[in-house]
Amino acid sequence: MDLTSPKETTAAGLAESLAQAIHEHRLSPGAKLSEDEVGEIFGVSRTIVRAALQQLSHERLVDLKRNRGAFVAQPSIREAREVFEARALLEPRTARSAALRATAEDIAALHRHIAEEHAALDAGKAGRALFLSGAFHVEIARIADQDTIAAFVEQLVARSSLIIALYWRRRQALCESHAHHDLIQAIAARNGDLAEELMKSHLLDLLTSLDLGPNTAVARSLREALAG
Amino acid sequence: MDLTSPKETTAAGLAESLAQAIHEHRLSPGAKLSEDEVGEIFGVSRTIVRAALQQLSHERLVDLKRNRGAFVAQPSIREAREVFEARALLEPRTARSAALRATAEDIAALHRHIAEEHAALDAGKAGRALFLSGAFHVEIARIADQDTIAAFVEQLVARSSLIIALYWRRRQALCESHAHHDLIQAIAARNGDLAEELMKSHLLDLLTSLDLGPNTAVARSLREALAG
DNA sequence: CTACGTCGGATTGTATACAATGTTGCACGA
DNA sequence: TCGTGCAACATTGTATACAATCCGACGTAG
Repeated sequence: MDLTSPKETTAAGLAESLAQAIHEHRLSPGAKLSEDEVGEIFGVSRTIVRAALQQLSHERLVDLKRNRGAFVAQPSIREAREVFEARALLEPRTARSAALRATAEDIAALHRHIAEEHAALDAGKAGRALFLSGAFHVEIARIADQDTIAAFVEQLVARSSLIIALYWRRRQALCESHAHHDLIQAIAARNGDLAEELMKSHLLDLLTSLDLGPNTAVARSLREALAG
Repeated sequence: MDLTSPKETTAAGLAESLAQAIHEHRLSPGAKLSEDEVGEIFGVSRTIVRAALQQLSHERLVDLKRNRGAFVAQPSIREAREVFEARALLEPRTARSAALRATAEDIAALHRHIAEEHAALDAGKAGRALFLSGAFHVEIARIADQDTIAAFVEQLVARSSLIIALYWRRRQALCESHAHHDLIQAIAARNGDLAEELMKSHLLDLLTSLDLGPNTAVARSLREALAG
């Protein structure tokens, strides 16, 4: 799999490039994406930029406000909960399927993902590590041979990255390095029950490590209301 | 809820209008959607049409082939299975949540859906009945207060309509009038277990009433290969 | 000093013109 | 007669020009 930057002269490539930047926290929630500015940076016309922004809008990564422009999305607390609800429905059962279908090559690919993630962390590139951590989840759906679910998971993972940017509680705690390793072992052992259970608790851990309590909820929603 | 035709001068409205036509089987899988033609019909420029077609492409309702144009999607057998796999993961648990949260008004809305569906059937508008039948599923996700999942279900239901158009086995069998009625009763009784179980078996019934066997699979995939 | 209305700049929404690509039909040759 | 190559046509891809809308600054009145 090629994890380098995509070619950015086409609408889809530009969208992927922007999505990656958002996913890696190089673009913060609420950041404005001016059509002229983006177009000049990538050397393409506004037509291409608009198509890319529309695509990202469908993926809920950018918020398209009529006559006002495109902004990196700021998921609400409610939306954050919904995203993890959806992930909790999709991913555990999919991990079970992956465990039952994984080939040796699949497991090797998962190990490569982890290695890349650790390398990025050691290099101080936390954003890239987060992106690779998300790609791990998508890869599991691909191993399960479920492209439709994989597409959903890909979107939910990207949105989760925005949620983490907004509501992550403890910054020093590294992003669960154990969970993915345990998951690989369960999958390699073809243990569907364990893989499903591990994925479920992994997602629950992720959710509970977020600051979605009612107190901060009102505070943030107030800020959102004032910020318009 | 307003189930009439949306305004078709904006990209989103046009996309919804086209999606409804696809969902109601007024546009068949494989039909070409020429930009000029669609634009002339709705009295808008190609710019708007292109945006609408892009949106439908993201929802997997149209297939956008570069330099060749937009065509109503023709889901493969594999994709058909994947769509129902995803629905099986999302909808039963969501039906349970809906049963636990439904208000009297929600249940009344569901009854109105059924009534409209029967009225459409009696009027001989089978396509519209199918559309309303799908809207019933989306409504359940809305009652469960899960907009994110509802958006996924909406897409999956629309794709299911294409799958039905391609692979429906017995034409005379009416689209499961009992299942939805039983579901309402379970939801009205706040019986989450029953609602989840009914939804699961309802989806299974739907899947098994399709012609996705390996025999027809090769035949259809051959036709697809030849049709390019 | 504050509140309101108006004007100017900037940004997006839409339409259209031009370029690039794919298709189709015909002519030519084997 | 069948297959191939070319050429004209039709359709989509992209860029740009113009229109519509929004935001902010300035000035004035209370």
